Amino acid sequence: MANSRKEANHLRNFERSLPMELLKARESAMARFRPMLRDHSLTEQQWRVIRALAALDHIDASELARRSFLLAPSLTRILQYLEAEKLVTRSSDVNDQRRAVFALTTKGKKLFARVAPDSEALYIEIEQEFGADKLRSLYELLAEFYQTIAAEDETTKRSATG
Amino acid sequence: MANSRKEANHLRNFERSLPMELLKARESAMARFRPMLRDHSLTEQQWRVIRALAALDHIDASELARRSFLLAPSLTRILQYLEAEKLVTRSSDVNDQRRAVFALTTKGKKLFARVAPDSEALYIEIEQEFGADKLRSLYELLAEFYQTIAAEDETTKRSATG
DNA sequence: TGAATTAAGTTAACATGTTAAGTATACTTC
DNA sequence: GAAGTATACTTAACATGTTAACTTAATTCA
Repeated sequence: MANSRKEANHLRNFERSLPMELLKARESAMARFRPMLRDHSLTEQQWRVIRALAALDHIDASELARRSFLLAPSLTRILQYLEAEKLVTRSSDVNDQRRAVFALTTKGKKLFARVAPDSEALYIEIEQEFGADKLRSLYELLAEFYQTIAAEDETTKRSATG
Repeated sequence: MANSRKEANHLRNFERSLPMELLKARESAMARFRPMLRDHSLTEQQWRVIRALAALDHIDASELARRSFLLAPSLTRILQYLEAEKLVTRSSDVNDQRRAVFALTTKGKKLFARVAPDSEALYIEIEQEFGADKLRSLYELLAEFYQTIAAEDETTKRSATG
């Protein structure tokens, strides 16, 4: 009896996986942001890159990948597009010819200045609807989660060091 | 002074957007699941479809899309692949010829039976590392979040009704 | 210093995400 | 009961995700 009850729990968790719950939460937020970004002819990922560039002025691709949380192949394609649109310029690091360094053009900065307020407005809307306190709790739990899980993953991969 | 302090806060939130934090958390979990799924030659999304089919036996595409949280075009392609691999069969609803109904084949059920324990093992691992209590809190916050945000979105789109 | 190794990006190939348009079937309403 | 509308997919087109292979530049070390 206790056994069948346990198994029922098992199946419940099984159909509602954590990755999917995280995805649903993310999608409910993105459903707000996407139409706004679309009005500016930007994808979510293009906007993440522009936002990172707006914050740092000059960044190499590796740092850009970390800050925009994009894999290298995606970033390569996005930067090629942004270059073609003259939103971004590319140069190469004098001290390390392997590194590509990027910066926003004037056009890119203007675009950022137009999009940023719209983005902020939606952000504040969400904060008000969900509650600032809960939002902070969520941020904290998420940070704790990926610090724990990603870090443990590292440990698993290499075996712990002292 | 107070003004510049507020703006600093503003920018901090701006670079660490909620969608990206949700994505990071999700990725830290998926980094565990993906290699396991790869060993079974499955993508995350294919596994979500198979899992939904294992739970319900016969499902039409619409219900499958809801349960696997996939958009229709993605689901169409995935089902075509799963059919080609003979993991899934397609039939059409007698009462509504528009509807396509799917079910796991014996091969599909066997695959599910092989993958499920591996998936569960990883799930339990994560639960132990992060803590069952925190995990429950996270689930609750996520559910509250998307219920609030997705529901409000609906309201925004159509304007509230009595 | 020169071969081996590592690091930074890019390219390739295939799967999925996203929006819009298309097709066939069911439903509604006059 | 035929025109108009809505529903359930499917297709198309382009962007991104994911893994692996490739290219070039830096680093290591025998």
